[in-house]
Amino acid sequence: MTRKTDPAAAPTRAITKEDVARAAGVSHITVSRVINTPEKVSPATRERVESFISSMGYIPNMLAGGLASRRTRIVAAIVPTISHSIFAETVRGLSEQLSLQGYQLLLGQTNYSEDAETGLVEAFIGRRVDGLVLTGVQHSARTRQRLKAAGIPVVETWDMSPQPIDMLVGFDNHAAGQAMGEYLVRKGYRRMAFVGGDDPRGLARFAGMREALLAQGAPEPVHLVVPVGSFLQAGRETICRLLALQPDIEAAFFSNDVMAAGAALECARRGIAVPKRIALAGFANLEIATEVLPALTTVQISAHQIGVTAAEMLLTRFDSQPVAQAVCDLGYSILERDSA
Amino acid sequence: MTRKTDPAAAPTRAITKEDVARAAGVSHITVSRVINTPEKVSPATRERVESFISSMGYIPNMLAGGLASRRTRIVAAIVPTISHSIFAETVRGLSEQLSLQGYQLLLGQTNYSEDAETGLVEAFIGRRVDGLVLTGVQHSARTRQRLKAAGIPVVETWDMSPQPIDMLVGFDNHAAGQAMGEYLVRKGYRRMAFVGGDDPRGLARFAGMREALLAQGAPEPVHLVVPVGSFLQAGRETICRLLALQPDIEAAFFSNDVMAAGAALECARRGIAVPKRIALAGFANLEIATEVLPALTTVQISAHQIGVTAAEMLLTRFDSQPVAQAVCDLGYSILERDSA
DNA sequence: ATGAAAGCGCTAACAC
DNA sequence: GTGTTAGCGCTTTCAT
Repeated sequence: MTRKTDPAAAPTRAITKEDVARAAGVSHITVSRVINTPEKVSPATRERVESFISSMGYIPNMLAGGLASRRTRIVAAIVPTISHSIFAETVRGLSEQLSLQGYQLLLGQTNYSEDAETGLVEAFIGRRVDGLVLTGVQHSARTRQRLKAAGIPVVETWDMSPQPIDMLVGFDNHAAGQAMGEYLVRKGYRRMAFVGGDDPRGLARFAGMREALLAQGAPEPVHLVVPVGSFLQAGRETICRLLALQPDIEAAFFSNDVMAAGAALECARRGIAVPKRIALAGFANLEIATEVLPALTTVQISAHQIGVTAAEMLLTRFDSQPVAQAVCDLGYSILERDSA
Repeated sequence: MTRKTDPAAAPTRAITKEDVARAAGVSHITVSRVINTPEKVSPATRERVESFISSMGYIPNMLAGGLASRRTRIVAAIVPTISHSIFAETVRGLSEQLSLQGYQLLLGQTNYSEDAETGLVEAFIGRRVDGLVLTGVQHSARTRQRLKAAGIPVVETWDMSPQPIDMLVGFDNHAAGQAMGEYLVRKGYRRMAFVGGDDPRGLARFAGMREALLAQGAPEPVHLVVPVGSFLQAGRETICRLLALQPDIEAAFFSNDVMAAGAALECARRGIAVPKRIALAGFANLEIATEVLPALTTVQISAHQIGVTAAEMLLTRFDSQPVAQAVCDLGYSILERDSA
C-alpha cells in the first residue's frame, strides 16, 4: 500500500526560485536576495516576493545552495551511542545551540568501534558538513588524515589530549580518576577496586586512580572490566562478584553513576552497610546519584556544557572569527556525599 | 587562534571525479560508474580507477550527487528531546538500521513545541531528506500541508492515529492507560491518581485510565500535571504532595518509570509501605523499574523497535516497494510486579 | 564498455 | 536595487 491520499504528489516537481521569480515578475536572483540578504532589496519588491514565497509554499533547496556556496550549515556529531545519557546530554546541548543559528545536526553512532568512526567521518566529509564533533581523542590514522585533508573545523570532546586535531572541549579523565583515588585514600580506604568499561576514557580513569593509590602507598587496585554501557544490573552483579572475589575490599569506584547506583541498591537489599562495609563512588553526577541511599559520592562533570561549548566553537569558526581557546578544559570536581 | 598545523589546508579545492578521471585517463562518468555501478565497467579499468580513488583520497560530493539524482540518502528524525531515554532508544534503533543501508540521520528536537516541529519540518524538507520520522500524531496544519506537498515518505511514531499522514508505528497510548486502569481496579484499588506531563501521549494515557476507572465504578482519578521530562526528583516530590493532598489515595500511575522509581525511593526512605499504603505503577519498562524495591508494575512498550520499524518502512519505500503494513501497532502489555 | 551533452537549483561575481 | 553569466560536482539520457 502506498500513500493513501494525494495521488498527484509524486510527479509534481518542487517549486524553485525560478518559479517564484516568474510569478513575481522579477529574476530568480532577486528571490535569492529576499531570502538571504533582504536589506539589499527594495521594500516594495521584497514584500511582493515574500507574499509569493509564502503563497506558493516555496522552500529553498539547500542542497543546491550548499553546492553553490560551499556551506551546508550542517554539523555532524559522532558518539559511541546515543543511549548513554551522558552522550545524549552532549548531543542535546550541541543540537540546541546549533539550531539557534539555523544549523542542523547529523548524528552518527560508533558503538565504540574505531572502524565505524572512520567510516562515519568519511561519510560526513562526503556530505560536506561545515564542522564535525568527535567523541574522545583517540582516532584512526586514516580519520586524522581525512580530516586534515578536508580542512573542516573539528572539535574533539570528552577528554584532553596533547595533540588535538583542531579544537577540543572536555576534561581530563586521567586526572579525574586520580582525584577520586586521592580522595578515597584520604578518607582512609586502602584496598580498592575500579569497575568500568575498556573504552579509552574508562581506562584513563582507572589509570589515574591506580596512580594515586600507588603514590599514596595503597595496594594495587583490582580492575574489573565490564562491557561498556553497563548499567544498574551490571552494578548489582559486580558488587556481589567483588565481595566474593576479595572479601577484604574497602571501596569501589565505578566508571559511571548508574552502575554505582545499581551497587548501592544491591547493598541496600542485602543489608550491606555503605560506606561502612564497602564504600561506593560513581562518575558523572547523574540525577540517580543523589537519589539512591546513601547518596553517591561522585565526580561532577558537564556533559551538556561540552555540547554547548563545542557548538559555540564551531559557530565562531564558521563566522571566520578566531576561537579564543581552541582547547577548553571544563574540569571536574569531587562531590562528597554519603557513600564514600 | 586558527588551526595550528597544516597551513595549506584551507585554499585546497576538494578532489572531484574530474580529477580522478584525468589521472586515470578516463572520463568522469566512468569514475561515477566505478563507484555506483561497478558491474558496468570492465574489470581492468575498474581496478585502475579504484586505485586512483584510494591513492588520491577521493570522497564523492554527495551534495552534488543528491542534487542531480534527487536522492540524498538522508532521513530526518524529530523528537521532543534526545535526553529522554525512550526517545534516545528510538533514535538509536533508527540510526543503526538506516546506517546499514548507507543512510544518514538528521536529528531535530522540538522541546515539545509544535511550532518548533513545524520549523524543523520545513528545514528538513529544504534539505531534501528522503524521509521523515515524526514523534506523535498531532501536528500543525502547516506541517501536514508541507509534508503533503513535498510528497516524501513520513513515519509518525509513538502513538496510533485514525488519520496518519502516511505511515505509522507505535502503540495506542489511550488503550495502554485504559489497560493499566483496568488492572489497578482489578487489583482492588479505587481512589487513584495519574501523574504525567501535558504532552499528547501523557494526556492520552490519563484519558484512558480515567475511562477505565469510571467504567468500573471507581471515583474520578486525581490528575497531577508535572512538567514533561520530569524524573526521579519530581517523582519523590509528587508522591509527598499527593499523600498530603489526598491522604486516602490508594494508587498512583506515573507516566514514566523514572518518576515512579523516584516515588518508590521516597516511599522506602520514609517507610511508606508499597503497595500496602500506596500502590505505584510506571510506564515504559525501563531498567530502573526492575531495580527499585519493590519492583515496579509497569506498561511494557518497545521504544527501540519503533525506531527499527520506522527505518524498515522507509527503506522499503525508498526501494520503491509497497510497505505491507503502513500502520504498525507494536502493542503494549501490563507487567505485573510488586508495586501494584 | 565508454563518452558527450544537458541540467539538477542555487550563489558568486560582475555588470548596469 | 536589480539582472546576467558562469559555475558548484554530480547523474541522467542518449550516443557510439
